[in-house]
Amino acid sequence: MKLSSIEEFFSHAHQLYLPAVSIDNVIFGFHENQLKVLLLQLVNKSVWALPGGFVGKSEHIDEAAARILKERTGLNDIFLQQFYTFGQPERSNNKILVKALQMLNQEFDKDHWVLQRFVTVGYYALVEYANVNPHPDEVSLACAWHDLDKLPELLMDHAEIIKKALDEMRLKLSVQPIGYNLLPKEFTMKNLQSIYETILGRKLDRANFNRKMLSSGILDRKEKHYSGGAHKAPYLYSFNRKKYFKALSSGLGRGF
Amino acid sequence: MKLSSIEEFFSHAHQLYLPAVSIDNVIFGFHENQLKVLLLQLVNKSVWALPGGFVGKSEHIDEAAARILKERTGLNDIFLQQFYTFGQPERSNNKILVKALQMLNQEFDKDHWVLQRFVTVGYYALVEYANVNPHPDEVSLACAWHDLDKLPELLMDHAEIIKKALDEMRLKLSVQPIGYNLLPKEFTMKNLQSIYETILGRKLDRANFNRKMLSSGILDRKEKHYSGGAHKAPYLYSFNRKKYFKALSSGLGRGF
DNA sequence: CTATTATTGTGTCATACTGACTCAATAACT
DNA sequence: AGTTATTGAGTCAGTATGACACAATAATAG
Repeated sequence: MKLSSIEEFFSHAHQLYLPAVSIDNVIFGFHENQLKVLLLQLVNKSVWALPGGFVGKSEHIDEAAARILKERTGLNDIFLQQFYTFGQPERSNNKILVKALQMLNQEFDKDHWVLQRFVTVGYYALVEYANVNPHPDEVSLACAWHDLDKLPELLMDHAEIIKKALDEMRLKLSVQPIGYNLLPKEFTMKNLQSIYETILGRKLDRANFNRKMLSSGILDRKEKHYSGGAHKAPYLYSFNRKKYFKALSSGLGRGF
Repeated sequence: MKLSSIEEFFSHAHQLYLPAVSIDNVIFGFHENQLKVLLLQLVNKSVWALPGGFVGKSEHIDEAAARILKERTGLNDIFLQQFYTFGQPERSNNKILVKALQMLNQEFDKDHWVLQRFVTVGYYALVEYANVNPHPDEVSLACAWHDLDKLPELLMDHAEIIKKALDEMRLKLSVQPIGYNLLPKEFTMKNLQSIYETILGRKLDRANFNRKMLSSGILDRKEKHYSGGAHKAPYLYSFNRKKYFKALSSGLGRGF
């Protein structure tokens, strides 16, 4: 059943979705060497929220997260990582949410299904900024990237969820390779280093970064060189798909 | 409200607990250098299950996990680590569970609240074997420790949950200290090494283990020596509470 | 066409950590 | 008093890491 209107969602949600369980996706993207996060603007205007959703009654929570990611960004086959589940009792049914829902539906019931307490499962994803065409869902005003250090006011505990996602991603960075969804097919070592520096929030030594990445074996060096910039032309690299995904599961070296 | 009977539980559970969300605790304990896991025997006899439970409508999921741990083991103030959330759609309402519930309650309804689909949040704990006095709850026949390599038939996806808990615990071992709940106040380096070897499932070099643990700074060496065994008397150590818990949050070295 | 300049690829070196091994000290037992 | 197994400490080669050096080079300026 396709929900084509807000009214239909409000009247049928309890039949289609699991109660008490929700998903929140923290979708990171890059732009101008800054880490961005995708947020939706509530109808109250001043408050933003993570792109989240509910779990179909016969749907795997991982599938629900992927579906929600696709609904918001149009992206498929992205590595979505479950990172934590948030279960404070007071995290739902707050004033801002109630206000937003009332603005969407005049006949909104204060005991409505969506205002019950939800435990939310957090997932994060890293996507290539250029590949994403953010479009808001039916219940939001806008969908836009925000700098991590200039976040707007956020709904409920969403600031905490973003912080935890970032912490977990930094931890995983030492074990898992990163960048597959963030870079074009061919890229320079400097591009890759920028991503690591942005995620980690600190500068890395260029020479040591080179050595480490090359020894990990997940990169293939091309014969071509990058041209266009001034100064010496760097090599171009691509990810070795096979080794990259092997490293995703079995782990890399000891990290940074 | 205290549920004093099975009938009360079946008739009031839906009023007291969140729907669709459950907790499963993987409680590891030591005995004779073997890692054990605490399991409950269903009334069907041949099948065992993790000590799990439900989340009170106004209860934090972490509190629910701690309450369930206490109900099963009598233990307080144990470091409980959330490690993963399991959300396959087919994980609930299986034949074995239905049978068990029917045996407990003749008038059991096939559409009962407890047979809805549940997403379960996994926690693990490490406890001192001797401190635990396992006692089964009202709906189980027995509560007992099982060797990890000789597990009985398990309910639903509980085997997968245990495997994931062990994997995550091994990963965390390189970042977090371990053993606080597993050893008496004073212990020998060999005691501690046994724990690491048991959890990791492989032997470690004695001299190198010594060096690493001492350099981490979380141990205080006592003047006393252990006496009782044959041969040279080893030093006794205790955990430095302050440094231990600091290391729990900020991390140790690079691990094993 | 040549010099300048910033960037890149590679090399070096001191330091720290790891795994494997050695060896003297020692406490209980014979 | 000698035997024996275990402990605490030390050595050493191999490896990874952080900091730095330097020549090669592609675009630009003159």
